[in-house]
Parts: sequence; structure tokens; C-alpha cells
Amino acid sequence: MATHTVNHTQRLAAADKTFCDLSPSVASALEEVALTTTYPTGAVLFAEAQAPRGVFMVRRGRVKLSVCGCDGRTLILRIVQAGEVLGIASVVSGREYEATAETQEPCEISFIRQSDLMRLMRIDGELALWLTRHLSQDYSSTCREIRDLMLSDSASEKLARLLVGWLDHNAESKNPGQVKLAMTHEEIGQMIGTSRETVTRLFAGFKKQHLIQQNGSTLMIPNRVALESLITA
Amino acid sequence: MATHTVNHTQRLAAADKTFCDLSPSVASALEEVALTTTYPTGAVLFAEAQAPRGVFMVRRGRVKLSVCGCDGRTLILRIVQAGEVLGIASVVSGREYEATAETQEPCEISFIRQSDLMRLMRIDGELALWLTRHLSQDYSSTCREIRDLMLSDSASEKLARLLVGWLDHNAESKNPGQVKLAMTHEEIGQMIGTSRETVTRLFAGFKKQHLIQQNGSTLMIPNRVALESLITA
DNA sequence: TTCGAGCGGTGATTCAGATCACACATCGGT
DNA sequence: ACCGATGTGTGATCTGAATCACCGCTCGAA
Repeated sequence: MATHTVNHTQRLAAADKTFCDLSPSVASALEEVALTTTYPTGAVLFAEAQAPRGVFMVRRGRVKLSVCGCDGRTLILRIVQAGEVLGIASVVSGREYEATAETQEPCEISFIRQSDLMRLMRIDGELALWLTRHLSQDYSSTCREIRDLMLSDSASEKLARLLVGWLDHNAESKNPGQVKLAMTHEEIGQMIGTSRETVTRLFAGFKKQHLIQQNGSTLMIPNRVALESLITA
Repeated sequence: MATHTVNHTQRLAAADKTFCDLSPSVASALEEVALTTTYPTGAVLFAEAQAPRGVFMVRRGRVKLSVCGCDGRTLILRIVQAGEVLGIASVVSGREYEATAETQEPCEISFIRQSDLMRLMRIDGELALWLTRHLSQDYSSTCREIRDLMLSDSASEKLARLLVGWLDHNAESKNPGQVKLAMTHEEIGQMIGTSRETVTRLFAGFKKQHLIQQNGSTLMIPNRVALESLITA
């Protein structure tokens, strides 16, 4: 396994990034039982309704978290960034996974088996607390998601919300007011609960109103305020 | 405070119900710091966007958990039954409450301050684990909620889902296939994300198709299977 | 009793967005 | 260069549900 061939300094570097808020003893205990692997794009970490096997810590790359109805329609809950942990709720409660996790780009991900995690949680309250904090944040995002999706029937408002959210994520980057568009219109539709065609038309409309400019896969948002005025409508 | 006047046997009875899966020592530690109060109908335990003060354990009665958009529209996330704990996520993460909790009937509720809870969690991993389990279940319900709401555009499908869910809740009661209707059409609309009028029309339609019969505030569902066939549509 | 507020029921109208049906661009592979 | 796959752009059409406007009922308060 590639896991066991990475050298010690690499492991510590990765640990620093993911476990920065854990004490060294707990972090190393976790490292002991973690299986770190590199996944290609499109790999499915776990699927909705599967029995829980363990948690996945995203160390590098982005992962798509989605649910899908029996008829095939899909709703993307959120895009998980490096540093987050997936599957905590299912592992702790023992219920099946509520969503499907699929890599959107090559990812480095550490897997921790359910049994190992539960054992460590029991002997160390700090770890339990740490996981609970992560879970709380998942919960918060999910609540916000549901609120944004349901309490704005106009599709343009939802898209505006999504774009503003992206701006916030990129706020610290070198180019604020500018977003790399890493999703197809279809996927964007699945994030805001509309059809692909509607997304295309909305983008066209936004361009016409000079709310956005597109340049290849780069979106420029000249004045964020105008976009925000679509929200709350 | 009424809290301190309840006698010991009453406290143990209540504890049994809520803390049944906690060891006696942890349960009693919790009881020490819990403030148990009886709330009237319509009391607001906490409101969306408030800073977290602590968690609320519902010992008796039902609590409505909702979010609302700035325009005044409301979405009811779920009806919380006795035995559940509200506000865990906010207390642990320190973020503001994501929803508003309002009693739907006279309730007996124990409040535990954030500081007390965090202190106890730190010194006792079992409690942390217990809370995490509760939080996991909240998370699961919320995920299911979002999936059911978004992945079925037809309003009748959503209503059918809601009714079937109610049937499941009452499955263990003396009268299966029968539900006490404790909400207005308006509230039902807020649960499934439709207008009040649509709910009225849907009920009328369901009656016409003999999927339900109404008798005062009692709903009878003769054959659940027919209702379920509306789902998946 | 009367009044008024809240809830339930129903019609008429309207519209945002789903759906269908295309055409076109881009791109990687054989 | 060819091809298929995949993503995008755009019209025409249709429809489910929101919205508005109104009526009647019930129940509790004055």
C-alpha cells in the first residue's frame, strides 16, 4: 500500500494540516490506524444507504457530497474541502450513510475504520469532542443549505446565493471577485435544485445584466453587491 | 424555581426516560446542573441566529423546529419528540442557533448551560459520545428531510411522504393506520414547502381518491400502500 | 348575542421553470 | 480527419402550484 511507503516527515506534514487542533498524542494515535490513499477523480468513497465502514478525512482535493432520489435525480449537498471529515454521523449512530461521496479531482484521503475510531473515542474525550465539533459544522452547513434552497423559490436567487458563497470561499485567495468554475451547468443545477437549461439561461441573463463575466472557466463578478441584491428579493 | 422543588423520585423518573442510555453517574451529574421547567404552548426556547446559551432536553411534549427566510416565509424542519436534545450543534461549535424552537404544547424541558455541558463533556468521554450520537441522529433526519423535500417536485408526493412518516411514528400506538392531526394546513404547508391552499386542495384530492378519510381531527389511512404508490412517482 | 379572528374551502388567473427538441462547440481517442 | 461523447445555447410548449379574492365555519371573548 502506498500508505505505508510515505515517509515520516510527509506524514507529519499531512497531519499538521488535518489534525492541527488536536493534541499530538491523539493525532499520532489516529495516524497509527489511518489508511491514507490517493484517489483518482470520480472515485466513490461511499454511497448512500451503504452500511457505515468508517470515516474519511479529506487531506487534499475536493469531494462531492450528494443524495439522489429513486428516479435518478440528484441533489448535491455540498462540496467538501480539504480538512473536513466525512461519515462521522453514520459511524457514530451506526446508521447507513445518508449521502454519496465522490471525488471531484485527485484526492488524498485518510480512512479510519469504525471500530478503531470508536475505540479511540471511548478512551479519549478530546477526540470525541473534536469529532463532535466537526459534526456540528456539517450540521450547520446542512441547515443553511436547506434554508437557502427552500426559502427562495426563484431560481435566480438560489444561483446568486451559490455564487456569493463561492466568492466567500475565494475571499482569501489572490484574486477576490473571481471564481474558477469547476462544475458543469448540470452539476450547478443539482446544487440549487433546477434543471440544466435553467442554469444556462440564468447565466445568460446574469451576463446580460453585467452581474458576471465569463472568460473560459473563470467567472468574474465585478460588483458582488448587485448579486446580493438579488437575494432577499 | 420549580426545578428545585421536585422531589427525588420524580427526578429519577424523568431521568430514566431521558438518560436511559447513560450510566447513572453521568446522568446524575447532568441532573445536578439541569434546570427543569414547564413551558406553556408557544414558548420560544431559542430563536434562529441567537448566540448559543445551552442545550434543551425535551422530557415531555413536542417542540417545533423551524427556520425562516427574511421575507417571513417559514419552513418547519421537524417536530421534536420527548427524549431528544436541542441545540447540541450550536453549543459545541459555538455558532449561533440554526433554527427556532417553539413548544407546540405544554412541555417539560431541562436546560443545561453551555459552560456546564462543555465541562462535563471534557471530563467524561461517555457524555461526549452520547451527545454525538444524538447529534448524529439530528443530522440524519435533516438529511432525509432535505432529500424528501428537494427530490420530489410534486407537492402531492411530499404530502404523501409526510403522512407515511406520521404513520410510522404511530405504528406502535393502539390505532395503526390512524393519525391525530395536530397541525393546521398552514403548518403542514410549511413542513412540505407549499402554500396553505395547495395543502387544502391536496387533502381534498386524497379524500376523493379514498386515500384518506377525515373525522374531526383524526385522519384515517385505510391502505397505506396506495399512499406509498404516490411516492417515487 | 354579537363580534372578530383564525382556519378551511374554492374558483380564476398567472407565471416561473420543467420538458422536449433541436443545433452547435469542444475535445480526446483510434 | 473522423467520430462519439460531453457540455452548452436557445426556442416552443406545457403545467403545477403560487397568488389573489372571496365565502363560510367555529370558537372564544367581550
